[in-house]
Amino acid sequence: MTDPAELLRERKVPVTAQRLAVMRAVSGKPHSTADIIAENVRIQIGAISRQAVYNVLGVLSEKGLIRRIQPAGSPALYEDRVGDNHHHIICRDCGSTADVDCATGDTPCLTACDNSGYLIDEAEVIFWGKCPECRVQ
Amino acid sequence: MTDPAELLRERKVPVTAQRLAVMRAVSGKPHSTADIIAENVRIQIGAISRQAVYNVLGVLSEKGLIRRIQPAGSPALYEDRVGDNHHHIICRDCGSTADVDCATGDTPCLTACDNSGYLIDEAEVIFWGKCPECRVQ
DNA sequence: ACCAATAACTTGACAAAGTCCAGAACTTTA
DNA sequence: TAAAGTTCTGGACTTTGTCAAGTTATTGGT
Repeated sequence: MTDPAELLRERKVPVTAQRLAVMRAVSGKPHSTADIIAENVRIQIGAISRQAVYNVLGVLSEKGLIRRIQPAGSPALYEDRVGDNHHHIICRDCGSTADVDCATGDTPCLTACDNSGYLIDEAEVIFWGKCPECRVQ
Repeated sequence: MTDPAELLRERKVPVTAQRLAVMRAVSGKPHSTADIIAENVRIQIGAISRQAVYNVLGVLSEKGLIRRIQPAGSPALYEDRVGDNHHHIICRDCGSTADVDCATGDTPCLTACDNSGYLIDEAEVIFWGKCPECRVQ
């Protein structure tokens, strides 16, 4: 059921070697940049164009198979953990990224009270700080 | 007391025409990009280099005189509302940005419970949705 | 008020991340 | 298996921002 090819077919997305390899790359190393994913894919299938990487990541994000996060001062990162409402902590020093489940529930803190008439569909939360390793030094 | 030149002197930052003009531009039109700020400054004082705009915005951010926000898929935005802990709502369609005060307090929702050993110093919240104008259409 | 020291500004080249476009290769459906 | 329609490739291009060298302006002491 969690077979990548099956997931694509379920969403009527044609199955290609590039798409499968990108999905594996994202699953294998969450919070990767497009560049890192491209390198990983090249190890898997020999070659891929930059454009294809961006195309695939775009399609997968649209279809809800992966999630894109775009922290300040960093290229976009991709992860395969979707469907839950988790957030991220990013180390200011080394850039390492970790998932966070807020203890207050599965849709934590996501209600803007004075919403200025906006219709909110998503709340994005990024915590900034120091990771355990960088705290030591 | 809120005189821009005075604010700079208080922080031992030399007062220059460029800095004053950038401060006025940010105050006059919050949530502006560096580009828009540069245009505004040119109207005020005739000319400014791109580099100077970035330099000034960097210094002012460092000194806490302005705040930089970097939403996904957009260049950095700058605002002069600092010191409080407000968040932002951004329209997915037109990109318009509004401030949000969360009703739960002045440091709302900012405690990550399972922090994975990270030392958190800031929480950044961005709400995504549709602005009143784009909802109509 | 002036002059030196220091810092800021300008200019141009450069870099990273991502997009656009036209043509070749592939996947799917019939 | 073949046609139709995507997808992938490769290269040029855009946007946003940074680096570095030289010139100009601001400040603090005399």
